[in-house]
Amino acid sequence: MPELPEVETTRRGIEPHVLGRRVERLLVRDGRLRWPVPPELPATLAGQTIDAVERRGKYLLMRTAAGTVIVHLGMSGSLRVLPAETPPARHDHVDWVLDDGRCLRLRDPRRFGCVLWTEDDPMRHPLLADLGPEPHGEGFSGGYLFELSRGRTVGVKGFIMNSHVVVGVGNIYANESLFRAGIHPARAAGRIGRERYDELAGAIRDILAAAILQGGTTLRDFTDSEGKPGYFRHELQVYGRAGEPCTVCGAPLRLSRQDQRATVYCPNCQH
DNA sequence: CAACGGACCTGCCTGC
DNA sequence: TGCAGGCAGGTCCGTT
Repeated sequence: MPELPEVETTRRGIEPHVLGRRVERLLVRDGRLRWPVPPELPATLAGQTIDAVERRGKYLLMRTAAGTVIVHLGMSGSLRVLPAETPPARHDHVDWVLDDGRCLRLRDPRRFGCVLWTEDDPMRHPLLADLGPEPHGEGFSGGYLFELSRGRTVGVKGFIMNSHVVVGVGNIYANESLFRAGIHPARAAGRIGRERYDELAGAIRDILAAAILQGGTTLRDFTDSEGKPGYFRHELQVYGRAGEPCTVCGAPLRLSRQDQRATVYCPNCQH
């Protein structure tokens, strides 16, 4: 489900409710996520105070004095802050029971997400250590994409969706960014010039920023930490619009599959 | 190394 | 109505 804007929306939503709160206990109803929730985590986390809620790519980091909880929402995960006594629904797998009578609750029907723990610098964790730059960070630019892509034959859509290249760009925003930049999604990454990568980097930054402002994109079931949907869906130019007219030239948008993912583009505007 | 396909899991929608 | 098949916002891992 969530790409960078949805994860950032979640982070901003939970931060004011969990920052400075003590975790009275961690309630794991079903620890069978992508990787098992560490069995010792409830004992380790009990009594710890959440000192920071950060995001790296699509990972959320909750820092305590003892270590850091690493959360990924996978395709279907969401976090909400609720009164601790709220009865759990199906797929509500983990609760962080807080010291103010509320809890942070992870719901993840497909269980592609994870809840992990590290006592070291979380940026050194194997899942985080090799991630590419943040789209809004220092290291990301057209020049960076241009240099890294030399000699690569993979389609540019797969290239920008690779978290080792740049974090946070999932299927929706990859489609949208390529449309904005006028680049055909199947074009080999290594055969795109510097100026077009400047366009693409700018499109990625602008679209992700706009989506964050709108609270993310709700297609089916994404909600923020208070249960509200994101409104960027109304701004989507191509994703989910196959067969409908291009908003620029009116040609019917085309649907294809690339890397087993739905890919929508304008055959007239994107080359 | 880079590229590709499969794997993980559930829910929802379509079509027979 | 039931059921099979395909699809979904992610990404790691094993194989070429």
